[in-house]
Amino acid sequence: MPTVKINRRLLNRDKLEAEITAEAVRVFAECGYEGTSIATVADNAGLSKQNLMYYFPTKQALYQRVLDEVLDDWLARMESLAAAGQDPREVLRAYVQAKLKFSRENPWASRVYAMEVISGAPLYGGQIQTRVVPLVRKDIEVFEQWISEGKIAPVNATHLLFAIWAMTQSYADFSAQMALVLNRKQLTKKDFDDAEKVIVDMVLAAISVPQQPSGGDGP
Amino acid sequence: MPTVKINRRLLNRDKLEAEITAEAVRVFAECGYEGTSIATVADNAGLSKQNLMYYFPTKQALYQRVLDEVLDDWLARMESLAAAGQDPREVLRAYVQAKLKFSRENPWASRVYAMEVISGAPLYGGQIQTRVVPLVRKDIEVFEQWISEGKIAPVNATHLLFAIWAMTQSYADFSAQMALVLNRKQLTKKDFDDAEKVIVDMVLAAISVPQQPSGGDGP
DNA sequence: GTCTATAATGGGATAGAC
DNA sequence: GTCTATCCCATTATAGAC
Repeated sequence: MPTVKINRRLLNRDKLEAEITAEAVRVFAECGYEGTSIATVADNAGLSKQNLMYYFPTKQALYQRVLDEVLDDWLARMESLAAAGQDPREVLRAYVQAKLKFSRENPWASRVYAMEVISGAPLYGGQIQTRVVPLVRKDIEVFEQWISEGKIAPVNATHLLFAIWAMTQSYADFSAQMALVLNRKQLTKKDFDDAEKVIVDMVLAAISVPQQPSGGDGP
Repeated sequence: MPTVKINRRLLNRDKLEAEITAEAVRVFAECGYEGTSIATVADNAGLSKQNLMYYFPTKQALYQRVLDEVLDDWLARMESLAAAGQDPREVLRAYVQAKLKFSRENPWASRVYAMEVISGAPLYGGQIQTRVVPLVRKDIEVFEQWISEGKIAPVNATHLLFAIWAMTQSYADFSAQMALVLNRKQLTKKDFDDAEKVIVDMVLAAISVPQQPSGGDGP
């Protein structure tokens, strides 16, 4: 049965490519695009450089595949806010939790994406434009819907979302510095739980207060 | 007068080195450490590669000098919180403003530093340990002093500070993505003002609420 | 699909004249 | 301090045998 053979081969190919990209994510995150040599990735994945280039003809192809998988993975876990209808407070709590979970479980993915954006997204700006921006806009619309329904306070939805992203993603991107401050080798589950409490409280406070005045305070 | 000549030469040298590092910050931020060629930096600064290497014998020396200047600049603008004694609300407002100002006026500095940290701070971890961490710890102590005096709500000071950092720094580091969402070429002054309002309100809400419950909500 | 070999390029760094 | 010339190495990518 040639069909079976072909299928098995294809399965093996997929599996091997997955192993390669899994290593590539880590190396790209730690060394940057230019700092990553495909020989290092190949070594970590347990095959020769030339063999890797059979599966990924160029370094850019490997990099873009890595970014694609990072984005796929992230989008798959981040449908929460769009699927609204529930209590905004619970939706936002779940959203923060999901983002923090991603930062904890997939720090390299977050870092590769972050480095690409920090560099100005020279290679991935198009994908961000077509795949990320529409989703963000949809999330912002959810916020504004809540506001118009009087369910949450009239905050600036765009910047609130930016704030949530920044706070949660930083636990992947800047964990090295955080670990130095906290005097440990790496962040623990408890650190993420503490972070979750602080962030959730801040976000809920932001949408709860009817109209927090930006100047002056009470007697 | 040889003394004058020497002084003038030293001044010129300082000025030239400043021009070199000013260009280097931008290139390192856009291309990463490995992605940056000293030839490119030299070109942008208007001198030859070999001439640049007269002032900075190695690429690493140039990079570390860039990071040193970034950190010097940042520390110089960030004494605000430590010099406390005032109303916590005003101190925190000024702190957020100062951090956002730095992000707006010096985005490349922020990005170079961010990329180094994201990569795990392989070359600058020591300096972060000795120069940044003590300052952060001091800021955290200020928070905890406020808490013990009953001036602010009992929040987790460490993670609140992480949150403030993340929110403010992201307007430098992730401005490319934000600009795509906001559909502009780059962030405007108004965007930073909007951001300031949202962030300040969130931070003040976080320290104002006596004890924000992390579950359930009022009637 | 995997291997050996090899092109071809770019970039960090050095030597030495002026 | 600035220039020309050059070395040396790492790395991407290709060619071709098996």
